[in-house]
Amino acid sequence: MVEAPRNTRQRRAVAELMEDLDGFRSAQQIHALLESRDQNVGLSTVYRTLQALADADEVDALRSDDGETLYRRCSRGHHHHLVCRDCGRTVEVEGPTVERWADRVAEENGFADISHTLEIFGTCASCRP
Amino acid sequence: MVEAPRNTRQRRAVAELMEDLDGFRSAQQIHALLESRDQNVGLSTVYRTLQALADADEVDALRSDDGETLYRRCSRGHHHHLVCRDCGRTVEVEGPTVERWADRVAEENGFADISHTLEIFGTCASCRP
DNA sequence: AGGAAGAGTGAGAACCGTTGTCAAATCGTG
DNA sequence: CACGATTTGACAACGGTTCTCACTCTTCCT
Repeated sequence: MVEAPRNTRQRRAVAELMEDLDGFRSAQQIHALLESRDQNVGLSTVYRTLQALADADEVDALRSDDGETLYRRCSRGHHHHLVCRDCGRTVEVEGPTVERWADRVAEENGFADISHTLEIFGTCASCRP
Repeated sequence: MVEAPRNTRQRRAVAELMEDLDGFRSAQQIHALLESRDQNVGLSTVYRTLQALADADEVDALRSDDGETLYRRCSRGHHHHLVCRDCGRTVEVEGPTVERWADRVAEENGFADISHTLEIFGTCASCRP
């Protein structure tokens, strides 16, 4: 049995903020957003808390093209993302076909302990002329 | 018309090394490998050369989970990778099914100008106990 | 409630991959 | 060969992230 994390003002602030956001944000953006809500939380703590939330599968983390880690509250379970590259709006998608394909390809080549990353980027309807 | 790059010892050394490797390597690993071949090339130059090769589509670049950019000589054309997370050995794979799935999902959600990233990580047969 | 134990916090330093700087070396053309 | 433009490389700078450690706060026990 793992130790439950303590219920601190900082963790509450981060978790509540994540509830209110609906796109991927960097740790630094989240830190800044907390300040603008007069909920000051140290940058280290923001990083630690987001990692903890990601470990607990309460947020998803993905790496942007320029190397930042982005976080977003997401539904549980394995899924992928369709992300608008203009406004950041994100749709969660599932692809059982893809999962099966990935497993089969890996197995055919003698690979085990498979994981995969799959993200789709595009321009959403409201960001198009 | 773009200016052709000069034919320097350093560029030749990097290009030749990439020919001999068959997995994704970080810029720093490539720099170290060059030293072990007595082909000293400055680290800045390694970075610059790899970026140039990637821009020219002569190598593929992808970001590892821990944020490093990894490079590998690859065949042209759209494909994905099955990468061993221990030894870096890489198999190029194609997934017409996945391509179609991604396009359909994007279209259903009103997204256009689609691109996607898909990499599969696992442990290859020879890296398993 | 009071208090001890120890998890959590945060300011700043450290870290690490990567990019920028600029004087010196090199390429290749005239 | 000589010249000008490109390239190189030692080193500094940068940016995101992690570490450190003294101090704070939660929690649990009585």
